Amino acid sequence: MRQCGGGGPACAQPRAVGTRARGPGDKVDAVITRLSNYFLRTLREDPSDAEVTSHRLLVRAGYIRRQAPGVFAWLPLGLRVKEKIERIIREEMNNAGAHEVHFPALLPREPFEITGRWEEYGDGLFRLKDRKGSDMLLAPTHEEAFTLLVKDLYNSYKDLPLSLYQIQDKYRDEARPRAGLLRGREFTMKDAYSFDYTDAGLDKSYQAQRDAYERIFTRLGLEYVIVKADAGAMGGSKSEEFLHPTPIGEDTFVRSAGGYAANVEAFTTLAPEPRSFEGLTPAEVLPTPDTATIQTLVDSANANHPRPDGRLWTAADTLKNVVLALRYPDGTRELVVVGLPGDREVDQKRAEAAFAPAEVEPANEDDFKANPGLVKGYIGPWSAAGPVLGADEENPSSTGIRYLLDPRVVSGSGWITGANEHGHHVFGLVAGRDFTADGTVEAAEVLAGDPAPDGSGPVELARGMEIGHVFQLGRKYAEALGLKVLDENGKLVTVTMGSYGIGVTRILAIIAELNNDENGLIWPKTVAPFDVHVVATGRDAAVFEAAETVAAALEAAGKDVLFDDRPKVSPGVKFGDAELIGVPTIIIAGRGVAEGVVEIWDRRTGERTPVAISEVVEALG
RNA sequence: CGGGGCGUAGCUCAGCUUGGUAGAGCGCUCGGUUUGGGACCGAGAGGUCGCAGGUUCGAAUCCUGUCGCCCCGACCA
Repeated sequence: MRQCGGGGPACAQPRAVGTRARGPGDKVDAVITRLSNYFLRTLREDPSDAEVTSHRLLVRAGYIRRQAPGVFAWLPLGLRVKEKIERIIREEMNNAGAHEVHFPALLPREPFEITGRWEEYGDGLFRLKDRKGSDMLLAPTHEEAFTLLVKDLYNSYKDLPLSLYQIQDKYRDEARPRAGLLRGREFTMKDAYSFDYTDAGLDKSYQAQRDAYERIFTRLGLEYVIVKADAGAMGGSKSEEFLHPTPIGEDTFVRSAGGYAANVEAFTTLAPEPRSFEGLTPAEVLPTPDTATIQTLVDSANANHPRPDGRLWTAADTLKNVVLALRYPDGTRELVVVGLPGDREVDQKRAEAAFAPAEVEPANEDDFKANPGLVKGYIGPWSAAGPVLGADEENPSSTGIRYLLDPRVVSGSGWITGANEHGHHVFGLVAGRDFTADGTVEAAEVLAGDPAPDGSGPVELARGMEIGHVFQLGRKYAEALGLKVLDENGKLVTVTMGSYGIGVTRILAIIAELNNDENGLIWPKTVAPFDVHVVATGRDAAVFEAAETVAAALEAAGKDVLFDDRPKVSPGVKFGDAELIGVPTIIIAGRGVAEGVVEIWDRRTGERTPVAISEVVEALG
């Protein structure tokens, strides 16, 4: 930690605990939480609008209530779990040397205008006007706000490095919110930002956050995979996502046994070596009627134009040329043609990552009408009359459309591809000899078994849910907003930044998703709303007194206790509610009380153990 | 944005085809019985049937429009 001498803003200390005055675990007094007057209503039936398990159970057990699509109110039980998760995050952020702050969700347009995000965010941004007609927004993240805050207060390299964080609600107007808390329009996020004046410093800050994330997810008991992420769109240099592997995840990632892991958008193709043209036969145009699809082309080729070596043609021997339309943020539209092996489709997400910030859509009928040189179903870079796509200065192509190749289409590789003549393909067309391209592009889908780019073996595909993201932003925001400091030599240098996010409410939902059975939730001890749920059964006053004694003793021993003291509620209802709510340890006071005994019920295993009342505190450690 | 489904009591739903004074279970209130797995009896409170037009003597029900919600896809940290 830096020296803190003569006061000033640099000396703000991270707080040991959170900003909230009180949370679970803080022993301000020993008032027992009684279910008889707790704000809770459990539902006997599943809510009809909840599909996924976490959503269903969190609503049914009285943790959250829906307010609008993707927007939820937090009830006392839900708040307690949320605060437990936040506490773990706060502890690790503070350990990593980050200082907690808190920004408003409501922000002015101007800084977002300057960084370009007012436009780039598109419909995903919640925009509103104040009474004077000024544009405001509900922040989707806070890069601009943090950058400007630091610019306001700091101007020397001596103030750096600096890491700030907040735990705060974010707003994104999702096209389709779904799955309860898993994809909401309002969600709680821990977002942190680091400020350095050297690249080495950024690396260090980034690593500190990354390490903290590993500790956080480990403490939360969440399995995670750190994958390379696509950094291009945000203009940054390095980016990794923490994905929780789960079939319901919305991200597809790849990993190899040798340790490579990447989001599919960030996967890079291991290209084969270029080959010599020597010994290759000249290209030949052959009739291939009615072969507008790859499969019909392969069948036709095998039937009518078999390979000289006896092997059958496959889709991988064909070069498929896909016409895409790129739509740029400024409204311009450009056609490109992507050439890729015929056994692969264009992956739209990968294409968009490659062509960012443009959006990608398939070419439409009008595009083909405007470019008669592209013969639908028979598109190729070459024609008898000269290049159609991807020529050089000496040999301009007839269409002038940008032509980009999959990295597998290396120089010296031969292909069957469209001859730009209806009903005809050209066989043995060799890249580098017979046609050229304007470059390569990572737009083809990734298939299981593809080699990892680092040579660590074939990859498998898996689904994951993003729970954290660490990102070296570099100087993009500092540059745009003018965040500079004086360095050791008295020169103004632009600050380099990182941003680091964790989805708090999404994590809560994933934990719920992972920890339940047919009767309800089963919280891990680290995040459970209470440590112990004491149930008094029956109507015998002695039982209620004994239960209260146990509850008070546990409170005094530092446990968070929920006491089901509801009178005139049958044991079946109380047991059902206890299971639904999911506190990991339940204590049942009932007929054993006469012998001085209660039962400790493990929610997860279902095991019930009789324990003397006097030994309950000790038994629970 | 495309496809599908649904809007009736706090919750889950029936009634709509074939128009005739708005229902059930659960929950809630009161009284009583019951109390180790969502017990029961009796008495209650609670709904302009999403909204707006139209047809009709009469509309939850038929017609038109509209709004909203959920699911799948597209999209998306």
